[in-house]
Amino acid sequence: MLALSDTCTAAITGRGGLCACLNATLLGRLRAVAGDVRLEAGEVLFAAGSPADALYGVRHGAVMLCSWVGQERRQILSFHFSGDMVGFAAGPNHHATAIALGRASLCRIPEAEMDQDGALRGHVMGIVQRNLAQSLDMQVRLGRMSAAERVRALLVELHGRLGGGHELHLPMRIAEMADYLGLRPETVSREMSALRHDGIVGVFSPDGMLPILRPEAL
Amino acid sequence: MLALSDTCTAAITGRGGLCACLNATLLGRLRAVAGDVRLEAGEVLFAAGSPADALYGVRHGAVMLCSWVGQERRQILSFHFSGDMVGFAAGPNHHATAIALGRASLCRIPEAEMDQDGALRGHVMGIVQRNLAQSLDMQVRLGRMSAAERVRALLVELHGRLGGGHELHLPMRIAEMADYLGLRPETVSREMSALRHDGIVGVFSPDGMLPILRPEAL
DNA sequence: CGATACATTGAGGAGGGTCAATCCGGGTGG
DNA sequence: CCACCCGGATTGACCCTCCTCAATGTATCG
Repeated sequence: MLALSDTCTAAITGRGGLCACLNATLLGRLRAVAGDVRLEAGEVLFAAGSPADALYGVRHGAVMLCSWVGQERRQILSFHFSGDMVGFAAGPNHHATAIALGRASLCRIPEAEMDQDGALRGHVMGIVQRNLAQSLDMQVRLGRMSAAERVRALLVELHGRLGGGHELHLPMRIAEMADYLGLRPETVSREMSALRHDGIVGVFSPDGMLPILRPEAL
Repeated sequence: MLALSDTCTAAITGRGGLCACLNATLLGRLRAVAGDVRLEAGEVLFAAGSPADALYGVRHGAVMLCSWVGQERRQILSFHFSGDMVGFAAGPNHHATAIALGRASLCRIPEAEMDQDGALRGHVMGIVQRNLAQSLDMQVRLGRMSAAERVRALLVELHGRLGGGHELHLPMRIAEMADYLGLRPETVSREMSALRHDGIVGVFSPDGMLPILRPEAL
C-alpha cells in the first residue's frame, strides 16, 4: 500500500500530473517512497499553519484548498481532481487548508524526495507554474466578472477539466461553487436557473449530475 | 551594460530576489548573460501571447502584470518592485502583459540559462511559489473582502513591501489600485478619504506620497 | 412518515458602480 | 507673471447588482 498503485499511475499520468513524462527509473523511485492517504468527505488533508513537508497527488475523488477570513467567510482557492497535485507552500508551513470534497485517495510524496532529484524538481516547477496561471485567472474572474460570467466560467473550467461530454459530474455543492466564485449560494443557484431557462444546462440533480445541453453556448 | 550592475545586485539581493543566497560562481555566470532593459512609464515589457523566453528582475522602478476581459475591463494581477522577478509563464507564451508603472530598469535572464543550473532552478522555484501564495491571497481579498478591507490590505502590503516608515511612495495612481483591487477609482478614493478622516493616513499628494499616520491602525 | 439537509425562489436592502460636477496641481503659452 | 488647460482626484446623487433574510420545495435517511 505504500507504493503507487497502477490505478494511481493511470490517474496521475493524465493531463500534466506529476508522473507524466517521467522515465521508468524515476517512476520506480517514486513508487518506493510514495505514501497512501485515504480521506472521507470533509476530512482535512492538511491544515493552514501545519508543516508543509509533502506533496500530494490526487488519485480518486476531489480536494479543495480553503482559506478563511475571520471564522465566517470562506474562500475556496482551488479544486483538485484526479491527476492534480496539492501541497505546495512558499514557506515551511501551509497557508491554507486542504479538505476532501468526497471520498478521496491520494499518494503522498515527502518533500525530501524533491531535493534529491533535479528532473523531479523541474517537473514540479511546471505544475506550480500552472497553478499560478490558474490562480491569476481566478483573480481576473473575481475582480472583473459579473456573477453570471463567473458561473459560466466555472462550468467551462469544470467541463474541460472533468473531461467534457454532455453530462458533468460536479463533486461539490452549490455552497462550494459560491465560495470559489466569491458569491452567495443563492446567487449561484439563480444563475444556474437562468442557464437552465436558456436551455444551456439541465437540472442539477442532488447526486451532482448536471446535463450540459449546449456546451458551445457556455 | 550586459552585466548585472552593482546597483542591480544591491537591489535584487534584498527580500528574496533572484540573486540572494547565490554563491559567487552563480552570480558571476548570471552577470555574464544578463541583459539590460530600460522602460519609460507605460511601456510594455512583454505582451500577452508573446513568447516567454526570459525572466526579468526589477532593478529600479515598478512593473505591473495586467490582463483584460474584453477591451474595457482591466485586472492588474500583481505589482513588482525593486528586487522582484517577473516573466514566469506556464506555457511557451505569456498569458498576461507586463507594463512599466514609471521609468524602470530591469535585468533580463534568458530562459535557456535556467535549464543549465539546478541551484538556479531551485531558487526560481521558491520565487514562483511566493508568487503563487501572493496570488492566492488576492483571491481571498477579491472574493471575500469589502472595499474598505481591500484598500487597507493593499496599503498594508505596500507598506511592507516598500519598506515601511511613516511615508509611503506609491508608484501607481488611484486607477491602478482600483484595477488591482477589483474596484472603481471612485470607490478607492472614497475609502482613502475615509482613512484620512479617521486620521490613519494623510493627504495623497499627486507625486505619489502618502503619509501613514497610524501604521498599526491599518 | 417525519426529520434533515440542501436547492430554489421571492422580497427587500445595502454596497459599490455609474455618471456628472467640482476641485486641484502642474505645465504651457501669451 | 498670469490665464488657460488638462489629467487625475474628489465628492455627490442615483441606480443596479448582488447580498440578506425568509419561505417553500425536494430528495435522502432514519
